[in-house]
Amino acid sequence: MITILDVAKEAGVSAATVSRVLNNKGGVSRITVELVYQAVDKLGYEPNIQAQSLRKKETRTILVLVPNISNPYYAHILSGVSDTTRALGYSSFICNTRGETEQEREVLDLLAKRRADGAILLASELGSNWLLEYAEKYPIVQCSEFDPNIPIPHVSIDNYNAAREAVRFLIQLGHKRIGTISSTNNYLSTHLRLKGYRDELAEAGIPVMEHNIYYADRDYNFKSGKKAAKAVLAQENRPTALFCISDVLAQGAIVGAQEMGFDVPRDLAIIGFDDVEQTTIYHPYITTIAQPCYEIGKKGAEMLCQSLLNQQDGKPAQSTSAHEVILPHKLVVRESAAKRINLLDFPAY
Amino acid sequence: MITILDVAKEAGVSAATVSRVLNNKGGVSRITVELVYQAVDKLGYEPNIQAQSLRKKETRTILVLVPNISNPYYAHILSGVSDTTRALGYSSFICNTRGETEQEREVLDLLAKRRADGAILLASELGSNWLLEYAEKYPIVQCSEFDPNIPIPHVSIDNYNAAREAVRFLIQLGHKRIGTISSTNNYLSTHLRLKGYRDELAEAGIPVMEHNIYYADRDYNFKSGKKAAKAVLAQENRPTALFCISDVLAQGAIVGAQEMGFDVPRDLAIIGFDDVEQTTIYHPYITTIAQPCYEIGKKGAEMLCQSLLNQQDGKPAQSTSAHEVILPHKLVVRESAAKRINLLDFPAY
DNA sequence: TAAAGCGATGAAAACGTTTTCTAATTTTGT
DNA sequence: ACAAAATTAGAAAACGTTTTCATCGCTTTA
Repeated sequence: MITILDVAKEAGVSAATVSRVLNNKGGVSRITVELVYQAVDKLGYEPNIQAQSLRKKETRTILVLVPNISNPYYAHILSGVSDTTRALGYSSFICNTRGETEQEREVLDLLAKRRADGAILLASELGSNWLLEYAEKYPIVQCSEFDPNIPIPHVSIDNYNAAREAVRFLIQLGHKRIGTISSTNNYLSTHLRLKGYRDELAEAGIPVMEHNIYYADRDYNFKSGKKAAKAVLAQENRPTALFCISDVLAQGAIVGAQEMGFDVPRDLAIIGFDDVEQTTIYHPYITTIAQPCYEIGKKGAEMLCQSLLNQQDGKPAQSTSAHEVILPHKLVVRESAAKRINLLDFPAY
Repeated sequence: MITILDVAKEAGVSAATVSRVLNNKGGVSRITVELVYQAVDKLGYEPNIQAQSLRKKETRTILVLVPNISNPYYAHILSGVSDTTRALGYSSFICNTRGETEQEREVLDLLAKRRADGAILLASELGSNWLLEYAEKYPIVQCSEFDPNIPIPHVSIDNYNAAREAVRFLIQLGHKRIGTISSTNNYLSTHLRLKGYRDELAEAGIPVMEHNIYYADRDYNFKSGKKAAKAVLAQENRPTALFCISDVLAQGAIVGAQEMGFDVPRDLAIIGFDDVEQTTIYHPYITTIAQPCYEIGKKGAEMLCQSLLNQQDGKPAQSTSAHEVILPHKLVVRESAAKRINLLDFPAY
């Protein structure tokens, strides 16, 4: 292995000078700089990052914890994160934690072990107070999911109002019996979307029917949506519209409804959430609330790197000062729920 | 920060002894071991990984280069890789390279900078001889894609025979005019699948019609498949079956065919490749060649870690000895191409 | 003309481990 | 009871950097 001493010897200078040149510290004469670069090129020297980190007390690496790397929603956020950290001079160490607290802790312990300078968490359930232990000591940012009772900086969307908008849209379409497919998971977003659903109905003077609320498994998938729709639609007073808390659930619900002989959106309007792939494959294309995934990741990375840079400059860390960023969502109307359906088609009206 | 010296002082021993205890080196009395552990617990000591790596000259980390983390095919291989490295005591540093050579090199340079001990590449195009530069110096394993002319250990499936099987199945179904949707990308798998298609037709005495071969863009998607199907089916002597080199292309082809008024599989049989999600959402469920993605990743990780462990024990590195592992694929017959279609329905017969 | 200032450089310390070498003590064998 | 061997543990070197401090030779200033 070529070390800085080999380079120093080749260039006829000291290691200190080589280091100064390579780190653009200045205070080195033009001619020496040239000599050093020549030696570096000639020997093909690459600095040892371990040694650098050890001495500089920083790794320029951040941890990214993602519960499920195969989920395209997370994958998009991940893209935003890794592009941005790269641009800011940091590497991102992506860790697939499967949502298991044990693995999450194990990864976060890498902060204490000094393998990384900070961490971005892509999802953590409500009530994970243990996170604070880490956030108090190290810079941490949460993307998309967070716990409002735990003061950790985060970036997300306004899930509550997004849900209200979605439901409002269904109401404006003329629907009165509106169901929802939620989940038993413990994410804040899930709770807020359900609350938004309830509140919007209430405000419109429509009573909330508990039998129109279906709770899919924690780790729901396409099949969960299908099952949910079949359960909800089999009821006497079946809903004419369904607000699903994710696109996969919506996709499943559409297929489930179709298999029962319903036409979407004529017999049943369906609206999803996320707008991440697979919404425009088969007709009806899915009407949904679009989240700015890439930007969520980007913003999160910016916040974290900013805080690291400040800390480095000796400024206050303010890691736990609960900085909150809310990015705009957007209702995108496609086919699974859209205007101009003729409600007279429904015998109930 | 708590260092090993703090622990040593607390336990009333030397740093060397603490190190010995923590690394299970033996040669330390029962009582001292106990003292050390107590001190570690009391102070909450976590060893500094940078310092360890620097001294031990190993990082216990491997690089994983993936061109597109959002692609579920890669995501599954990734799962296999990261589960396995974890089990073997290594961390995996996942890097999204977007398939850009420049980024790939930048990441692989981390090997020279000693941030990682080896690398797994999930895809690299044919003719990337520059890779050998790295493979000669560091342990590298390729998963799924590789270049047969470059002696780097790899794990893959038998793409050639898998393609032949797929086409043979279509022939057995009675099809004579069989097209394929390939791609202009430069992956070995793409070439082999096309060659398998040609050879199987030839062996069956069916002339290969060049106008029945469609080349989708390098980074094809669902829409490419749709476009491809529409182009191929618009021809005079349209094929009655289509072999697609991936499931997304097959999915697109199905929708394209349907939009043109064809029924799949009655009017057109379609077979895909990979069997990774989205093959069983809408009917017709997609008939495809299933790849053991998770196992590919697992095997690749095992090979790499094994080679690292050997190297560590001073055994020959044999990094470039072109170890090759071929895992079994499987034809899974679903609906988009299946027996018992009545060929008399086709006016051409 | 001496003092001060400045630019360029090197020696050495520091970062936090692991490992080698050596020494002290205990155990074992005869 | 004594030499040899084994066990336990510490001091110090090593890993490859960066950074502090000191030095040296110049130029500038009064």
